[in-house]
Amino acid sequence: MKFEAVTIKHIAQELGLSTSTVSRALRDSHEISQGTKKMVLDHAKKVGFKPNRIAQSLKERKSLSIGVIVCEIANSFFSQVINGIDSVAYEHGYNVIIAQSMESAERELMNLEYLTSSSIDGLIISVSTETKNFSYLKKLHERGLPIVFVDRVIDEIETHKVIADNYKGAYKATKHLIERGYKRIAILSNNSGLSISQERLEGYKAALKEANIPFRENMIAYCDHGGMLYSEVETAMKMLLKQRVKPDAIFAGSDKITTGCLRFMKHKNIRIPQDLALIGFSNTDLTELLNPPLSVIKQPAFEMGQASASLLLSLIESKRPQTKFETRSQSTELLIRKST
Amino acid sequence: MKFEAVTIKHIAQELGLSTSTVSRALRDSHEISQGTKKMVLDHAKKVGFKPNRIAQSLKERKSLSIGVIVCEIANSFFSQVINGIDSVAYEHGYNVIIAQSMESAERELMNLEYLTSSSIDGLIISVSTETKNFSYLKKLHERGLPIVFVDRVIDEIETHKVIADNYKGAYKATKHLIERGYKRIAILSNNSGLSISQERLEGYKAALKEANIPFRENMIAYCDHGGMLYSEVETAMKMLLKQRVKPDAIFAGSDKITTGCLRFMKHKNIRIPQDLALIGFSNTDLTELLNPPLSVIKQPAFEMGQASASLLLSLIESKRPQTKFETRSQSTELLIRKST
DNA sequence: TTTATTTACGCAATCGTTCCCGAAATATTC
DNA sequence: GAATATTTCGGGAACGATTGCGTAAATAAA
Repeated sequence: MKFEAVTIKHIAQELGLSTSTVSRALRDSHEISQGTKKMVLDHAKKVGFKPNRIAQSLKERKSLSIGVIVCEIANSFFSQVINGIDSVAYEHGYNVIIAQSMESAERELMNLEYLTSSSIDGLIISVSTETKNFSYLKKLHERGLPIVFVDRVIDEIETHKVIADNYKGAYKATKHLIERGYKRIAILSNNSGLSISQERLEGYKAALKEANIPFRENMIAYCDHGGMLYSEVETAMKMLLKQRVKPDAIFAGSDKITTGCLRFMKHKNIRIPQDLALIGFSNTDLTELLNPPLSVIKQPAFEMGQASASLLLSLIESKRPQTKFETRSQSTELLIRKST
Repeated sequence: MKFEAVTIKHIAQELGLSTSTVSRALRDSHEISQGTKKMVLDHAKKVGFKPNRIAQSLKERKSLSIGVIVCEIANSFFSQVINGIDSVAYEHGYNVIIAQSMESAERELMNLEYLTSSSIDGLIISVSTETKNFSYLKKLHERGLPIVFVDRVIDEIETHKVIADNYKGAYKATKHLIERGYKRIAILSNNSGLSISQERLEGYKAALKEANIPFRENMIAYCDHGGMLYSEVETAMKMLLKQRVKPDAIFAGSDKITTGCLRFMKHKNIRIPQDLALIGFSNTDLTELLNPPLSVIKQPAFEMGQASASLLLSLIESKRPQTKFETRSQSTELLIRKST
């Protein structure tokens, strides 16, 4: 099935001009007379000429499209981030090509190879929980591919980064729990290798320290796939609850972990917050409708997407190689409801 | 910023061959000797050669990318659909370019123009609630652009369509309400122009008729933007509740309407299901964690995405223009919980 | 040994645009 | 009126990969 498009060559032929003249007229070059310009423009509109972006891309050596790799589209946080990316990309005439790693380093690598072979002009990535080896990413970056990290960043690669203020968010959440009188606050963290996990853990520790509550190693459990599998939340929770000193509050480190945790507690008929309080990072807009309405730390996902896209575009469109990079940290919002 | 890629020309030069030989060797042509093939392949691997997809696209006159237009990415149903599309597209080496209409016909048209000018090979679209005029879409289709409709279809355009069994889903939900003893079942529908709304309304009516319950016009209210704005759910609900014979159950016609409705009932302290029962189409995985756990009709969103992508690819890759089109109707799932 | 056939490769055109040159045609200057 | 400058346009070479066609050399058949 094809779909014959009208090209510059057709216009040139029908108007008795050369392709170069038509091209220049369409691009409003100063070296074309007003009369010819008008003639070309009118004719182009009449026949519905649309420049072939592929040919333009080949000629200009850029594809006007950016790649996005996230762990999962169907995750409220990331779908909001994508929404933000989309909004600024479209404004600038860029396509957004999305790929999902599903928290697998292998799939992430495949996506990376795939996207780069699709000639993307730049990449926005939130690395998978499994990603330990980022040499391929680093090589791409060194070869000149503009990259912006969002949410889950890699320190070893120097480029723009957009994150939520994870430290402060975790700090605020933990402090809130402490203020509510909880003493044995457990943290259900995402994969320990992730930047966000480390930052959130630090915020958690800082709040504890400030309240003179000792940090206990047995009050921390990890969900290596960010709660993508319910089973990992389940085993982590079981582990936490079989301690001799049981936690009286849970601080969950990601969207899926938070809801997974809630799911677990419902299954086990654990009363919230009487038996166990729950707060966590989450971006679903359903939290106030849950049972109980969940206290959460909400990240400015849409804005983070916008920020990463505009940073990426500035990287792509800058003439000279950039050396000054910024890390944009956007503040989180603590929403206190009934679960704490 | 650029990013120098190694081309066939480089390989040819370094190996003292012509570009045609290299190209043929890479494509495993029979007219290249084993020795040369091996030499080229080895060298290509060594220098990390990746064919330039843009050049290939220009030559082959296809972009290996498909466009997707949905109302909103950050909607659980559509994000799952996209997930499904993504999974089969990637398997076949196609890029997926996503655009959001935000339920605006104007934005939908812009996206349409944008995507077609990006030379997509095909389109998967779920039309916006506002879309009344689909002449542009029709023109594209007539000019040969392969199109597949998903979820929200347009009868006037003959092509493959993938839908959920909306009639049966609505029928099952309504019947379930009737069996539970509800008599005055209201329907909170999506925009009346949408195919899904009409199908669901029919299913609702059929169940009523079967139970000899008369259909009343005042038991139906519309949310013209599918519940994207909470305010429209609010006014629709208020309208329903100020009838002299108030409804005792609500059947909601979309994801956002369902949760919007729940939100409204919570705000108004309406007890569910004692004062008013609630069931609706929804695809969030949080429904069982809501208060109360929501009875829902769930659509096979991921599978619908997969089906539409494979139908589209068959359209794209078929040599001759297709004339036989199918409408795939996938069955919904009724999940009964506490809200009914 | 001569002719026919195969094998293995290069040349050049092509996809649709853009842009560097050069060259008429017209305008300006002395 | 000759020399120079300006305006306006066409020719043609890219961009990177693919492919029809042509043709040496190598092999097979006569």
